[in-house]
Formats: sequence, structure tokens, C-alpha cells
Amino acid sequence: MAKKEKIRRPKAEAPKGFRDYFGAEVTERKAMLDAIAKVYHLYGFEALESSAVETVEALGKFLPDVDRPNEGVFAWQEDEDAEWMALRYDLTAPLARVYAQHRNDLPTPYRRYAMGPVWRNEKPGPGRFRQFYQCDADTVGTASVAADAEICAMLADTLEAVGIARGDYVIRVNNRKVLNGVLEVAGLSGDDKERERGIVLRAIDKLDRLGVEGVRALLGAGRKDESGDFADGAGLKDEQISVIMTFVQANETATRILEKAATDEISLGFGGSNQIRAMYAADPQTQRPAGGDSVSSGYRSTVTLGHLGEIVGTSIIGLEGVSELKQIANLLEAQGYGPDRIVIDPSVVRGLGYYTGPVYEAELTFDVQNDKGQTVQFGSVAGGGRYDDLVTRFTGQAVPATGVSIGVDRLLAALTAKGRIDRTPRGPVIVTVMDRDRMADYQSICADLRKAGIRAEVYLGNPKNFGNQLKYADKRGSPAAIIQGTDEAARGVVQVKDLILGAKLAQEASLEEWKENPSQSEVALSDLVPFLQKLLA
RNA sequence: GCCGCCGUAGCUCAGUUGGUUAGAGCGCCUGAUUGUGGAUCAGGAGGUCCCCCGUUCGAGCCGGGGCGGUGGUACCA
Repeated sequence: MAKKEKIRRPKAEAPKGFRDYFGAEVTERKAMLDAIAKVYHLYGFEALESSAVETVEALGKFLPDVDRPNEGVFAWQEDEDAEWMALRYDLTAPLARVYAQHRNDLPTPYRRYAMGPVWRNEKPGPGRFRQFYQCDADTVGTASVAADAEICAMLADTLEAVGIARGDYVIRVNNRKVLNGVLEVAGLSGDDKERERGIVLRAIDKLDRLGVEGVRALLGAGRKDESGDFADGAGLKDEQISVIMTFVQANETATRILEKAATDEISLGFGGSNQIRAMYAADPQTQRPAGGDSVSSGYRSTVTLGHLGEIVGTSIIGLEGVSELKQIANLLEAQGYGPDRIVIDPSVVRGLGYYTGPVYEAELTFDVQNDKGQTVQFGSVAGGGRYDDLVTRFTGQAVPATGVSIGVDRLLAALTAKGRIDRTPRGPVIVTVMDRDRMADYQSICADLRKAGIRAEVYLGNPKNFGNQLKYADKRGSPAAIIQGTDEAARGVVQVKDLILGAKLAQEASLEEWKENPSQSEVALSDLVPFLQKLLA
């Protein structure tokens, strides 16, 4: 019999890896973007908004499979023979295209900032989405390390501008040239060693997670993890592995050198306090420099640079890298950005293949708890570096560039988890509807509030059940409700119900007490605006 | 991609050795109460038990396959 026809309904669900952002989430992010843009602008960078869609060809050769370009990116073809199009996966590749296209009209160096969503077609995870915001600043057209130093300084200013206190973050700087020098010493500089270099790079990047032995395994035969998955190794010889491991353990070695210096000083009858403090100016787990104290961190940087010089030996490129790091440190010091905030850290490599010089990364040094109360490793909130070959793809000419990218969503999540951002929604004042035929009066009250700059609205739902109107106001997080029945209207007054106070009383007081004290005041209509202004203050 | 765990109401989950009509809490809706939020009380709506095949007189439960989710790992321009 009239069995209900099965209607196939669409699932009301955002696609995997995507989500919706409500109210405060949107306004908070906008406030953060504005704060970041203000700093970028102050440093002389120009705004740029480029298209969200690019041709796959322009986006780059970083796609693993030309026949299936939607691996990792959202890409499509209009028809069989048409060009592949894709949503941008970062803001750097589009910048290279924009600069190449408009280079005759743009100043050199070209300094621009850009912000907006980017898309990646990858497996989503907790706190990891397929659409997220980036906020970048880049300088195109100069090879000077002063550009790199400037970006590091600006990154420090930016983090402080969005509410991260000095000491709650550290910016780590390294140089790909140092790593390339090490690879050269290990005999991995040939064009045919591309694959090995990639594995080495990624292995070093995982030091903090896999530990020294894990990295060593990846450099050699490979590594089988607890989940049963096997990762292919680079298959290097023992001598090669030990060269690279010396580099990998550079931070630990720096600690040991400082330790020895301290004991030597003490055995000679000196205090050795600077050496001891420098020894401890690092994360106890990873031995990565942690900033925080200018003198000891500076001392540590000097030791690290000296050690790096020894590792790269006679490699020209390696020595160049060490020298650039020294220059950057000096430039930053001169501007007042000491090693308490920006440190030299050889363990920073960044996974991306396109970096050619200095690379940098910003990390938060305070603990962040997740919803289960566990302390969670937050990783980096911003990163960047020098990429001298990206524009060359278009022009054929060498166009050096350097820049930084801030992961805005991550930064927001960290600040929210830390309680630095107040998430309690603040709703509008609700003008309730007591008499349905007096809507015009209510709208008029509401209009007066709006003219005075008070966020307000008239209840537009079904006014039959008055209780529902207050429930609505409650759900909106409204600070107050305005009530005016026939009685009040005749006397030219309104009832103002303080919902925040009321809710507080409801928790503490008994039912009877609460009913008797409705946290409500009668106010003359003419006094309503000043009354509310005082209440909302 | 690989490995493990999971899939029952909007949410969190029970569900006995395989047995009739699948339950609870929370949430939602209606009413007690068309002039007052919380609480209480009464009532109500809401399910292809992820899908398919098989075993069985009989499957939410057993077997096989698929799909989906999740955690780890790999990749991440």
C-alpha cells in the first residue's frame, strides 16, 4: 500500500577535507589577515590578488604524473583536447607566473604580499584540510641575502603583531647550500643522484619524529615502521651515511662542544657560565636551538656555524652557505633581531625541492593542548626560503626570489587553543515581539539602537510562544532582550532583560529565587540607548 | 598507496549462545505556560542496524566481498 516513495536525497555534507566557517571563525581570521597585511605593507610590500585558477603548465613540473595531473591538485579539462586547469596549491607558483607575465611593467625588485585560500587534493587529517588560507610575502628579483634577512625580521614582527609574545616563538634559519655542500662531500651532487637527494632531504626533515636511528635506516636500506609499512631507503654506502649523519647530528655536536668548553673553563678555574647557559639554550629532546636568551643563543650560533664550516670542508657551495648564514645573522643583529628570536639551526631543511638558498621556519615554543587535554606538537606555523629558479621556467633568465608563507589557519588554531582568542560569540540585542500588531513600534526601537551603533534585531520568528523568543536570544549569545507589551507601551517604557546576568543567576540560585528576580529593569524608552550602552560596556 | 581499528536514531553508544515488534542518554518538536531563558513533568517525531552475496527455519549478531570512517605510515609542489 501507499508505501512511502523512497526519495534519494543529497547528503548535506561538506566534501571530505572541507568545512564551513561560522561567525566568529570568519571575523577572527579576517582580523588576523588584516594584522598580517598591515605589517607586510609597512615593510613596503604591495598587495597582489591573482586568479585562483591557473593552467597546470604554469603551476609547474611538480606533478608526478602528466597524464593524471589531478594527483595532489584539483585539476580538470574543459574537453578532451583542452588545456588542463587547476586550483592553485600555493601562492608562490602563481607569483612566478604573474611576475614573468608582467615583468616589463613591474619594478625590480618586485615586493608583493598575497593572501587567500589554496587547495590541495591530499588525504585530510585532524586539523588538516584540503582548502586553507596562506598569507605570503615575497621579494622577486634580488639575490641579496639582505632580502632573506628582512623577511625573517618581518616574520618576527608579524608573529608579535598577531598576539604571539616575544619568547613564545622562535624563527630557525638554515641554508640549502650548506646541505648541498654536505651532499657534495658525500658524493651525491650528480644529476643522476636526484632520487637519493630527495630521500636524504625528507629523511633529515623527519629527525625529530624518527630519531637518529630512523634517519640512518632511511639513508641506508630503508625502514619498516610499526604499522607494517616499508619505506625505501636511499641505499647509500656507510661512508656516505656517516657524512650525512654528522650533519644531521650537528645540533647535538654543538651541545657537546659547549659542554667541553664549559668543563675546560671550569677546570682552568674560570666560571664557564656562558658556555653552560649556551649548552642549555636548546630543546632538551631534539637539541634544536630554542632562542630565548640573546647572549647564550648567540654563543651557540657561533659554535654551530664553526662546526658547519668543518663539515662542509672544502666544498665551495657549502662554504658559501655558511658565509651567507653568518651574513644573515649579522644583518639581523644590526636591526635588533638577535638570536633570542632568530637562530641558526642546521636541522631546518623544509621538504620542498625548489629551495636554493636560505630557508626559514617559525615555530611556537609554548605547549598547545588538544580537546583531549594532551599536549600536542604543533610544528611550524610559517616557513619559506629562497627559490632562484622558479621564474626562470617562464623567462629563461635567472630571477632570484625569496619569500615566506604563513599558515593562517594553523596560527589561529594555536592561538585559540591557547585561549588567546576569545571565542564567546557576542550576539545582537533582541527586541522581542509581545503584541503582533505593533511590529512597527519594535522596528522603530530597533532602528534607534542601530543608529546609536548598538547591534540589534527584532525577533522575526513565530512570536506565538514568548519563551521561544528568549531561547532564541540565548542561542544567539545576546547580551540583552528588550520587552514591551501593551502595558509598557502605554507608559512609554520597556523592560530590559540582562541575559548574561540572568544565566549566571540561573546557575547559582534556586528556581524560586530565579523566578522572582528576573534580572530585568524597567527603563524609559528615552533612556534606553544610554542604559544599554552602559550595560554593554 | 600500505597496515590496524571501527560502522546501530541528529550526537554518544547498549544490544545476551543467532530468536517475535531494535533500545538508553543527550538533543529536537508539542503541551503543562498565547507576559519571560534554566529546572521539572507529560507526550511526540526520528532507523534501508553501511551495501551486496552466502550460511540458517530465522542474521544487527556468523562467513566472504565491497564501500565508508578513523588512527598510524608514505606522499605533500
